[in-house]
Amino acid sequence: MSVPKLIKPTESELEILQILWTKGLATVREVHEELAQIKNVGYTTTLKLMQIMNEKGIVKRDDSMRTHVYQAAVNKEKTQKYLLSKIIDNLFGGSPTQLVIQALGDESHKASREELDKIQVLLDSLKK
Amino acid sequence: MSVPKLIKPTESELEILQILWTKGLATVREVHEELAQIKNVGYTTTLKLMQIMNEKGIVKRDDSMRTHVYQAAVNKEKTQKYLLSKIIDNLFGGSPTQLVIQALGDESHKASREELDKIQVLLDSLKK
DNA sequence: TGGGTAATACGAAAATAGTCGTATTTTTAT
DNA sequence: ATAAAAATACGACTATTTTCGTATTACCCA
Repeated sequence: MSVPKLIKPTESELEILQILWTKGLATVREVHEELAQIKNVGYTTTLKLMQIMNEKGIVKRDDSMRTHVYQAAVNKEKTQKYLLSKIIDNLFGGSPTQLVIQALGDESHKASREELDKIQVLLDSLKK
Repeated sequence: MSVPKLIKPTESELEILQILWTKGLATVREVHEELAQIKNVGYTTTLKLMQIMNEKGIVKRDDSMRTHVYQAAVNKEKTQKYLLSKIIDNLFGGSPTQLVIQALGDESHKASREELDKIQVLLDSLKK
C-alpha cells in the first residue's frame, strides 16, 4: 500500500495555505489581496504560485468558471504535524519538550491566561 | 546601534549546526561522518557547506592547523527562538498555543513523564 | 624520498524557489 | 460595438541552495 504522499510546502506556499485554510474557498485575487498586506508581491506571482500548488496537489481548484476558485487540498493539522515533526528533529534534536519550552518562553508571542489554561488541560490529560 | 544580524540557516546548515552544538569543536571529517549516518552525501559537499557557513558567520574555524577545527558561531537557544518565532507566524498564524498543542500531541515524539513535569513547572511560573 | 592518503580551495552544474512580463482571452460598461 | 479591465497561461530570468569533480597542497610512512 502506498503511503499518502507527504508534501512539504515552501514558505511562500505556506503563506497561501494559511489564507486558504482560513477562507475555505478563494480566488487568486482574494488570496493576493490578503498576501499584499504582508508582503510586496505582484499579482502574477501569486497566480503562478497557486498554479504550481495546483500541479503539486497542494490546492484544488474549480476552473469551470472564468474565475477559478481555489481551496486547500492538504489538511491543516496534518501539515502542521508533519512540519513540526521535521522541526523537532531538525532543530530540537528530537525533543518536543525543548520546543514547547522555547515556544512558551517566546517574548513576541505571549500566550494569554486562557491559552495557558488550555495547555494545562492538555497537560493533565497527558499525565494520565 | 546596529541590530545583531539575524541569520536564517538553511536546512542543511541546521543539520551541521546540530552536530556542532553537540560536539562543540569538530573537524569537517567528524561532522561529515555524523552526517553520513543520516544522509547520503559526499565529503566535499559537507566541506563546501561548512566553508560557506564560515563566510556567513554561522560557524567559526581555527585554520592555524592543517586540519581546520570548526565550532558554531551562533547561539543554539537564540537560533531556535528565532526560527520558532518564524514558524509560529508562518504555520500557526501567530499562536504559540496551537504549536504547543500540536507538539505535545505528536505521536512520534512522545514526551516522558519527567518532561511533562518540566513543562508543568514552566507553565506554573507563566501563570503568575 | 617518493607515493599514497587526507585535507582544503574553487568553480560550476543541478535543483529548487520566487519573481514578473507579455500574450491571450473574457467580461463588462459605456 | 468597442475599449478598458480582469483573468489565466506561460515562459523566462534571478536568486539561493545543494551537490560534487578536480586541482592543489600537506602529511605520513615504508
